[in-house]
Amino acid sequence: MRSTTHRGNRHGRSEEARQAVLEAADDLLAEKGFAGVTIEGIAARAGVAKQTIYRWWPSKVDVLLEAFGEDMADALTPPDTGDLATDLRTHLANLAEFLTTSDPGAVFRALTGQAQHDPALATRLRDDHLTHQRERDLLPLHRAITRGDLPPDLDTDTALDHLVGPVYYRVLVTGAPVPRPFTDDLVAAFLDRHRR
Amino acid sequence: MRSTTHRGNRHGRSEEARQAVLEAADDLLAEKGFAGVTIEGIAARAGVAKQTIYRWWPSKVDVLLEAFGEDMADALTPPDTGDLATDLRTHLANLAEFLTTSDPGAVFRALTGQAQHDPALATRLRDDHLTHQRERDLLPLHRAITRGDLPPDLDTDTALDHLVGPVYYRVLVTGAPVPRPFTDDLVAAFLDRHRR
Amino acid sequence: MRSTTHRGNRHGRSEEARQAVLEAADDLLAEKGFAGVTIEGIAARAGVAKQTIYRWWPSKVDVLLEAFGEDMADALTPPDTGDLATDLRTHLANLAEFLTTSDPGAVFRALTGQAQHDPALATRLRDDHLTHQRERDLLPLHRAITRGDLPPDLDTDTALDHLVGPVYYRVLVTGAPVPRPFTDDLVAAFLDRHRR
Amino acid sequence: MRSTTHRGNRHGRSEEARQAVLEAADDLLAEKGFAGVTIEGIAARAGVAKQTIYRWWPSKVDVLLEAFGEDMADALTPPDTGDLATDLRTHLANLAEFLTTSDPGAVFRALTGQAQHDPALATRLRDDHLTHQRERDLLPLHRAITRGDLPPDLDTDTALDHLVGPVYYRVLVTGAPVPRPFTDDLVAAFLDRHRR
DNA sequence: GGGTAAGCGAGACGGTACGTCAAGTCTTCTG
DNA sequence: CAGAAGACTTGACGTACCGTCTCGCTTACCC
Repeated sequence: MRSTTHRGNRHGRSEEARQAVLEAADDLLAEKGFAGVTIEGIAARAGVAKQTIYRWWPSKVDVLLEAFGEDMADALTPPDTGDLATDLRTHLANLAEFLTTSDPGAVFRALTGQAQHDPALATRLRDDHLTHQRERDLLPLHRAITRGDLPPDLDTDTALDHLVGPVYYRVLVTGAPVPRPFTDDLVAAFLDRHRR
Repeated sequence: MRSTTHRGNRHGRSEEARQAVLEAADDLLAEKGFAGVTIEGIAARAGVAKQTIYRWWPSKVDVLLEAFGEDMADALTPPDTGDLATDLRTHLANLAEFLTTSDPGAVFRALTGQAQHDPALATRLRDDHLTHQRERDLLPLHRAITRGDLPPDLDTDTALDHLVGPVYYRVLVTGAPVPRPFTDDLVAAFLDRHRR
Repeated sequence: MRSTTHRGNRHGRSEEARQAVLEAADDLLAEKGFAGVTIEGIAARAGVAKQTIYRWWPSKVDVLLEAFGEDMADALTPPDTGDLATDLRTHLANLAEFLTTSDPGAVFRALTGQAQHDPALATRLRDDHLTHQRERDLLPLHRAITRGDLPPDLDTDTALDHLVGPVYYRVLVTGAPVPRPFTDDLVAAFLDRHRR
Repeated sequence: MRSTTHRGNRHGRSEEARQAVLEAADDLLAEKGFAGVTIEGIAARAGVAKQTIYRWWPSKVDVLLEAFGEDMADALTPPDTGDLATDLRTHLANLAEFLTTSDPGAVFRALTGQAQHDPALATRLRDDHLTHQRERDLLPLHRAITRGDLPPDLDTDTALDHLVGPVYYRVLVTGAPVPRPFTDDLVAAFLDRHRR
């Protein structure tokens, strides 16, 4: 940290340094893209020694992974209005918004991209975030089953893939926009097929 | 590419060198992953000078893009049996197979991953390959419309997103397998909703 | 060597190309110094193919050596007034002028510099130019001996080294200017010692 | 410089690395000549990273300049016997020996050669070495003036040029040997003219 | 006067070295 | 003893020229 405030510390790590690193990483990703995030750059911007980063994070993707943090949970917990259609429409719209325009969404895309050539990252990304996100995504479906709005034998995993898959596809592959009518139509297709 | 066979040539480049580079790039990607593909490595393995690579390809992704070549078209042209259900089921199964198990599929995943932090690559990947692939993907739908098996006002682009989106999502995001029942179910959902 | 005027020729080389190469080499030496003279650069500026240069000159120093040409002989043939003192004073002043201010003098300094780490060049520089120059330098002394103005047993080679050595030393080593009083004083020292 | 002994260090550079680089540069110059000295080669032979060289020396001539170091002062401090003739004869013979046969003499010739097409090097070579050498060269003359063996109004700079110029000239230009009679004769000419 | 061979511009090729950048390791000093 | 500082090795980057080569054109000589 800045020269005035650095304290070597015999009792555990510096929270100050940790925060400075995570913010610097986020800023650099936003400013210069994934390739522009380097350990050297993070250290320089955070006013931190490289060794401090290496001591606590195995690689730069770990820093980003931690910087990604709980943002996804904060932004993408589906509502619970009691109405399945409303919950799904809102949630898919939020998902599209998150992925296409938010800062954490940019981090997510960067990490997912890197995960394509980094199996270890892929595993951690899934274990730390995607699994939990899918659990949140499934909540409206399970609540609807409980309410009797959806059949109890519905394969919710597959159904979820049908709902969110096209959104991720547009974001990650075609780069097409994901407007509200598109997400609403996904919900409509789902409800047509499964709602009693 | 050894010393005996190279010929300086007033009329353009050495096809030998070109092939050696593309094969070396493919091999390296398969062996060591995207990060393991370097210009130096390609040059060394292909027995080619670095300058020869820089002369003809602006970056290593361009090499991979060219190595990717027409593989997608070869592997993913949908059949035309006259029966929409059959055509779609076969095509989606082929797509899943291509993306999850083939060598060109691995190249595709690597390039798509890189495209998340490289807008220029994203654009080229779409213009050179994805757009044409989507055109091929749409053929069964258009033929079915012509035959009267699908309504003429069907929004085929959106429909295609619903069909293939979940496949790409599993491959790129969740890493879940994409078995035949999954792809067949996607076709079933589509036909339930749209077939007269 | 512009495109319109090149003529293939069964017997013998193109004088046009030769001239263009020599001029380009001279110009580059003047503009960018010795390190800035490259075969590629000469070829590009002369509008000539690299191969044409390699066909006729073994290396770039050969080009410069030829560009140096007869300039030294033209500039540094001592006068013959019949008076030893006058001849020597004029000649040394001319030598200083040649080495410090003329274009061929710059080429000479460059070649002499290169010769310090290139024994083959050193040999050729001496055989092609310095030996002949020393013969010209010695003419006034031999004429004076013939006239009886200098003792017949004078070691003219050593005497010449005493006369011109300090001039070259200033030019090549100290970089000090070589004004007329300095060269005149060299002549005075020589005449004091040897003239009868 | 081998693995055991290198220490990263907050306070300053590795003396070990410095020595290894300077020795490697000297060796390469002796073995392969000036053109054979490359940063890559120095690094490889010294067992040092290229970056370490670039960190501390702007270019290869700077390495050689430092390698040249104090060798000239060590070898070429004139004696002080109280007898001008003896001092000068010894010193000129030492100078000839240094320039023609010693290793530092070879470095000197290489640097002087390079200085012909590198004004910045020329300046540094003069400021760092030649000026000091000339001061040492002048000592016998000044002592003789103090003793009254030479006239107090003697232009010592010019006199020095007359004394050493022919030696440098033979070494750098003609390549002729510089035997003891030649240097003794230079001293004789000087004493004839100036000694009372 | 048509064939042929040399000289030429052009430029691709395998290479070497350049000088830069970031990675990740190590050591010392400071608080 | 954590953290700042920073020197170190390693290795890829992209550039500039090297010297060699093959090509297709343009002559000028020679039969």
